[in-house]
Amino acid sequence: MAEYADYRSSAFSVDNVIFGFDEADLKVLLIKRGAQPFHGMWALPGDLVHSDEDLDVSCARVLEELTGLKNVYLEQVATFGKVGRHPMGRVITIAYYSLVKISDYTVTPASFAQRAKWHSVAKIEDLAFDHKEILDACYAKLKRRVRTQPIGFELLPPRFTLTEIQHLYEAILEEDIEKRNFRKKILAMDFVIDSQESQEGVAHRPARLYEFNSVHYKQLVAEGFNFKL
Amino acid sequence: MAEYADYRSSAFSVDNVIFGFDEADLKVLLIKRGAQPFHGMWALPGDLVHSDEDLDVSCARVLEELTGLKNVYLEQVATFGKVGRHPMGRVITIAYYSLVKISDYTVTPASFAQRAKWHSVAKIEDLAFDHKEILDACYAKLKRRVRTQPIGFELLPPRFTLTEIQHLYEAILEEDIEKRNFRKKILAMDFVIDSQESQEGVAHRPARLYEFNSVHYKQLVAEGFNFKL
DNA sequence: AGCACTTAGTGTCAAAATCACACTTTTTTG
DNA sequence: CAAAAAAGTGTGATTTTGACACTAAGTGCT
Repeated sequence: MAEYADYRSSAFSVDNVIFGFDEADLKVLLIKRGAQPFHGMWALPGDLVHSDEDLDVSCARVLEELTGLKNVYLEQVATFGKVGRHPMGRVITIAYYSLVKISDYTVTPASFAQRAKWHSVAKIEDLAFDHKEILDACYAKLKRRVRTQPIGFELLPPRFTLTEIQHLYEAILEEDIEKRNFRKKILAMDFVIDSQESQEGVAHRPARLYEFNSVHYKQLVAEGFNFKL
Repeated sequence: MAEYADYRSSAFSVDNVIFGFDEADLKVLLIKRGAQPFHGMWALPGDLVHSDEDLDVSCARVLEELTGLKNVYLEQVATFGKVGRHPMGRVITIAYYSLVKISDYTVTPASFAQRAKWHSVAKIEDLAFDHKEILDACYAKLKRRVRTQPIGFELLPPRFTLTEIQHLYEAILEEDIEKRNFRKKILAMDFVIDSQESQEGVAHRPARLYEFNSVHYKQLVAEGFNFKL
């Protein structure tokens, strides 16, 4: 390893853009920094990667320590490595986003989790380090992904109405979608199963509840399909 | 930096998948390794990132040292960081691909450039380290990109015929394209300008030569358009 | 000069996907 | 039982895609 000696004063971290959806808005889980630099500012949850740890494992660990959640949808987006991006030295960071069902989330006992809070993506102005740039990149990737792969279901409870999916897509894409055409497309893809049950306790015609058809989904992914919303 | 002490026995590198097109095949520029590990095997050109160097600068440097080319289309694809991926220690690598006009390439005097050679992408079987996996990821991304952004022009000479673009797309996508429909689409996008000149010295009807309309392209990219081949 | 050959480039039409909008249905609430 | 509210459906005009046959413009051979 002698040839690597010059490069040892560097480190790498992961940062995780954790998306959630609360029936109206697309949210991101941020942590208020308790130390310098950027003390008091909101930042993405992240950590240095342990030397014996794969990158995605590291990212899943950050997520689990913060939220207690395991087996969450996780996707690497990009690596940010500008020389001056970290005031304490050369630190490059590998950015991931993950999709969680916000209803599953409860504050864990970990001390830093007390400082975590969901923020509406649309309203976030600036963040510590280059985290706003990282958030923007992850959000852009999510927007693209959601049009070509049915990952939106990761953000919804196990049962949902078609209107709920539509609102989710509208929140992510920041545009209105025509109801009739949206329903035709969603149903035509066969990713949802009619649960044969309906909503209860709503002051209007109750909507049919659907479930995500993960068997059919996995089969199609394996064949290399095209979702195209 | 005290808190980072444990993580210093690690390094990061860039690896560059350099694509070129030679009027029939999609190619990649590989280097035959002259040292252990993987001595004698083909590998992607890459290097450790200097401590005062941005990631994309590092990648452009690797490319220039090898080919002499500057201002080349470059895109970050993903970061590979499995614990055991490098036999000499923990090295994560940021993978990029770049697109070069193969006719511009001439072997540079740099010693390692003597060991470089273009290989048909379709025929590559295995490479040093996890480079085959990296190549596959970059090629997959190129395939996706080429359908949504007119980056194919980066691989062609300044003037080209419509048939040449079609062959390029067929090589990248590994599928036949119907001539009539391809032409309608390409022309409808307005990314090419009719140069008013034609091929010469071919034993058949000479084809019209076109040029890439980079002004119109940049304008549309700025507006956030959709190419969709 | 004329005909065969080769690739460039065009016309056209059926089928499928997209889009827009109005309509009907089922429930609760007052 | 009527009004409100959201669920859910029918339909047709428009656009896009896809397939295929055709015409055009050169070279080269006889």
